Amino acid sequence: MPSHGRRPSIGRVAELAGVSPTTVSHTLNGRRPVSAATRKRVLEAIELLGYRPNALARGLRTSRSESIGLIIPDITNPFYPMLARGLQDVLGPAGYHEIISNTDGDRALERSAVEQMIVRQVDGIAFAVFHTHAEDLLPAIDVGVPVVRLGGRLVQEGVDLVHSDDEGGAAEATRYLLDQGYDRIGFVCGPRAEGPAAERVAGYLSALAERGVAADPELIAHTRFSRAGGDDGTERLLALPRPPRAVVCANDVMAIGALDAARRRGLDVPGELAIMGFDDIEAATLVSPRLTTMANPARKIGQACGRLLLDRLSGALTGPATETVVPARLVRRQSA
Amino acid sequence: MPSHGRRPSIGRVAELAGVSPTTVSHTLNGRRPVSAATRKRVLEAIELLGYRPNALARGLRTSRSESIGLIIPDITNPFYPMLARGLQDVLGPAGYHEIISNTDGDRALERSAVEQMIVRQVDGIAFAVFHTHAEDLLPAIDVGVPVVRLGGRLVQEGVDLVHSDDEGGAAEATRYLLDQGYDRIGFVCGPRAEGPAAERVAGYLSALAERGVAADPELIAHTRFSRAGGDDGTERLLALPRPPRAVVCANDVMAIGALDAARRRGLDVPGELAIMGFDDIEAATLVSPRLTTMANPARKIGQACGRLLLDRLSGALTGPATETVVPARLVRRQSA
DNA sequence: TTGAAAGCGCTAACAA
DNA sequence: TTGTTAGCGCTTTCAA
Repeated sequence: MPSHGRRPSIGRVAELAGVSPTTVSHTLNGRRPVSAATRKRVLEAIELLGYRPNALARGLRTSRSESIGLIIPDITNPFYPMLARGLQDVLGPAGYHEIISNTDGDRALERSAVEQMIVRQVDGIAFAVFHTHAEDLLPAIDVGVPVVRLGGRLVQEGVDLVHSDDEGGAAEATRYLLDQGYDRIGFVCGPRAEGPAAERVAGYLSALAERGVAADPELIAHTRFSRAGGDDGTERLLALPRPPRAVVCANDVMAIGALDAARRRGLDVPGELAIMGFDDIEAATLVSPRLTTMANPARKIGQACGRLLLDRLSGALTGPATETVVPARLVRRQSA
Repeated sequence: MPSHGRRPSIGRVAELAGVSPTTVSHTLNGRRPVSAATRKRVLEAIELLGYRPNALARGLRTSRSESIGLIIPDITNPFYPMLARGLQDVLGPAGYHEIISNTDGDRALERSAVEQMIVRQVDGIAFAVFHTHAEDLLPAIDVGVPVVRLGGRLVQEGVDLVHSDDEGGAAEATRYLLDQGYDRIGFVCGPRAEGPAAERVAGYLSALAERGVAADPELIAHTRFSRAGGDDGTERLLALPRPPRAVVCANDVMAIGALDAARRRGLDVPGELAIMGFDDIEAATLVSPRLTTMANPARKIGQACGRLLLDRLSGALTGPATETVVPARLVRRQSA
């Protein structure tokens, strides 16, 4: 084990092994042949000194940092850790590390996060914020850093897009209910159908249309994106003269609220009211009955993003921005 | 907006502003006075060129990367995002970024993560893995990188320790039940009381002792750390000739299992059986009745870790390793 | 199969 | 108040 003082440099290794720094460099990253004898001496010297390369120096020289920036609202929201993991699934083995920046959805923070990533010379950026204006990404594009936007629907020049199939997923959920003979199906939606929720209503509507079931506007309850909101919205639907016997909710948290409403009314789920959620959060398996839901493929989205970034970095993918849609998956449990 | 080609360097800014690179450097990080007129010219040049400093070059020169490494088992486990956020709460404003490495608890991965962090020249490491051997951190200590271990109880030379007060928290939970008149209180524990669970049983026992209540070994159910485990353990307790009327569980997931057991037996919670959890996971508010539990202060732990790191880095703190215990907080809800 | 030399972009003595 | 110079540790021509 090495002593103290400054960490040993490639030069000291070279010295000890009696070769040039060039040779040490090459035995380390094999860009040119090194004789077995030399390699052995170098490796021994490395071992002896406890030498480790300096990624900063290497990055400065090669102008690649082998790190990618992940800009998200809040790592505390369970969707994002999954995303991060997916990214790491593909980027990790390729030698990249992730630098994560939380913005709390604050526009100023988002912009400064992009700046920071450029300063830190990241090789790519994964940007997972819904409500940003396209121009916030311009600095990165300008500098030539590949950017992938996660979620949202904003198509932007120079920015690849990856998102889940919210519309298709909601359609599938609705079809699943339709297939079981329900014909009056409610939808518990957010205040104004913003973001993914808009797509999800669209999917609900299209599934209905596709099966020739008339959509009844009364059956769409606008409410808050929360457990209490899901409760209220469901309550309102249930109070209708001709209440639905099945509801699909814009997300799992609202579906858990729907469960509350059913319980309060003494309704058996799914016997008297079938409930479907969306996202498949951890709590979906923790409530009773367990939630039947559409899994929001966060990890898969992260993986797709990683692959995209890798392809851009290697030059395997060039040309205009692409759009990747990752399907949501039906998870049958007990509530529907 | 700048054109293309290589990103502008400090030299190009200097050129354009008609000053030396040194002056540009100093107007940027204010280590020495710069005349107002000069500063203005420099700033204009920066603006004009769209100049951004290169963190790699700076880091190489100063041998500080302004980043810290966070090594955890799995960012997908909700405890760790909270930790990460807490770290960022204090490190972010100080200009540090986090590099996160997931190890899945794999020893080889943990070791290589430490190596990677050193290679990337992180200024500090937060290491949140229970079952590692002390020697895995030696490379970092050897190189002089401050390391803080999160969780666990392993006191190690050169490694500051921050963990939650599992023992005190469990004692408080038990006391809370005792105060409500329960005298036969069960404890639903893990297989062999390993990790934090060991401390939690100890807290349970000490609260009992403190109040002069005899501990009945029958009332400690050893089972798996899972929802099903919590269900089984509680079931076993309930099947006793003199069953407890209150149980504290080693964690919330198990407490949710205890809820299952109560529901199956038609027991009112908390009327006929009071249930306490530990951790305050998100799902604790999602089940019915909502879980009364001890909040595991992940974010506070992260913050404490950040402060420690900052103090070590600034030299405000020197000397032997410290131990910081962060108290758990009682969260009264419905289940007890 | 190997080396010498230059330079990535920055900061910090030292000097003026 | 400002500039000159050297060098952080590495990779990469170019040359042998």
